Parts: sequence; C-alpha cells; structure tokens
Amino acid sequence: MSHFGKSGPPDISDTYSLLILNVTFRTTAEDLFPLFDRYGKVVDIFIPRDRRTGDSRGFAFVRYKYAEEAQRAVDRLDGRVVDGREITVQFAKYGPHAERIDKGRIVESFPRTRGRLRSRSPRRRYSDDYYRDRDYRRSRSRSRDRYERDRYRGRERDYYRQNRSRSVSPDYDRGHGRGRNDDKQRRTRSQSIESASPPRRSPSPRSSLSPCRTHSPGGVSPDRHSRYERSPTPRSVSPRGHPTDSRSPSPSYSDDE
DNA sequence: GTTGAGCGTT
Repeated sequence: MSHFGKSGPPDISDTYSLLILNVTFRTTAEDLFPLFDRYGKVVDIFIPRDRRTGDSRGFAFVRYKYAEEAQRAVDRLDGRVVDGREITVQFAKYGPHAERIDKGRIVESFPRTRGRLRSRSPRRRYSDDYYRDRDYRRSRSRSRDRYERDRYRGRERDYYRQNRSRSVSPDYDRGHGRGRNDDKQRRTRSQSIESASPPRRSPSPRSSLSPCRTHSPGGVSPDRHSRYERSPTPRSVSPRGHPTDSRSPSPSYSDDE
C-alpha cells in the first residue's frame, strides 16, 4: 500500500511505469516522490515489500501520466544518487500482471498462449506455497539467506553444545570408576558453561513463531496518518507525563520538529 | 542489525 490513497493499482492503462532499481532498502515512496514529481505528473509510486518483514525489496515503480515525462525522468534520474546509492531508472518491461510493456506502455494485456501452452495454471499468485518455495526469493538478497542460515546454524550448534553437555550423565562417569575428581571437574565445567550461557532462556521458543502479521499488538501506530510527509510526530503520550493529566499543554518539551 | 540481481500491490 505504497501509493497515493487508492487501494491497488489505480489505472495503469494511461500511465507509464518506470522501474527504479538499486534503491536503498530504507528508501521509501515518500523519498522518491519529490524526486520524480519534479519531472512530471507522478500518478503512483509503488515499492514492493517483503510480506514477512515489511522491508523494501530494493526497487520501486513510478508511474507517470505521460510518456515524455517518464522519459525525462529516466534521462534525469537514471544514475542519480539517492540516499547514498546510485539508482537505476528505466522503463518497466513487465506489468503487475505480467503484461508486456513497451516504453512503460502496455502493449499486450497478457502473454497469450495461442491456445496451445495452457498447461500451467497461473491462478495462484500468492499463497503459502509461494513463500514455502525456495525459488520465490529471486528478488531478494541471497546474502540474507546466508545470514539466516548462519544464525540458524549457530543456534543449532549452541543447542548441540548444551545437549552434549547434558548428555554426559554422571552415571556414565561413575560407571568408569574414576569419579570423584572428574566429577568435580565436570561440575566445574558445567558451571562454567552455565555461566557462559545466559542464565535463563526463553522457555517457549514458539513465542517467536508468530506467523500472524499482526505486528505491534499494543496498537501503537505512529506513522500511519501521513505517508508522503515527513511529519513523524507521534504525540502518543508524554514521555514522563501521566495519563491523569491527559495532555497538559506545557511548552516545556515541545515536539521534535 | 545484515544484504544488492532484478520487474509490482488493494
């Protein structure tokens, strides 16, 4: 929902889509709007985001009303450094529904199979299988996967270490006869391990597994009223003010503007 | 908190 007020694609029939590549992951539509609006009438800006994390995927789509304006934006903003990174502005080749687009204009509504290769069923666009499949991440970073793998491996190794330390049952040591001294050393080592590891871990790791996208259950949504304005003034509650005073208009601590 | 080829949503 990174467009101007409407829900979904407004009207791509009379618009010309530009693909903005190489944008930073922190760049938002609000940041791109003033840049592209300088060279023409920007109809809509859309930045694909990850549905799990909500982060930008690193590219954006800007739709102009006229092709000449879009061309001018490509000529002007292509290679422009935005947020410390050189972006790439070019006409979109494919539409939101995989239409063939020439110069940002939809040439063909859909890749007609000529009534021959209609074996596949492109009906399912987004489903659990989409994210369950490992080929869905063609647009996302591979390094991120490596990071997740490393982190998972680290956790697995930690688990293995703990499990192994617990596997050393005292019965086994005492079974070998030479036990007292080793028992003390073992206990010392066990204490050492316990000291190294956090004293108390999450008893229920399932808490992390929150497939529900209901982030911020507290109901606090600071930047939700304005999308294209840099006015993040969430005057939620006074930092040290109590709700009993409701909102005392004391100018002691003005908002950070 | 991280990353970097590519083509998109209520």
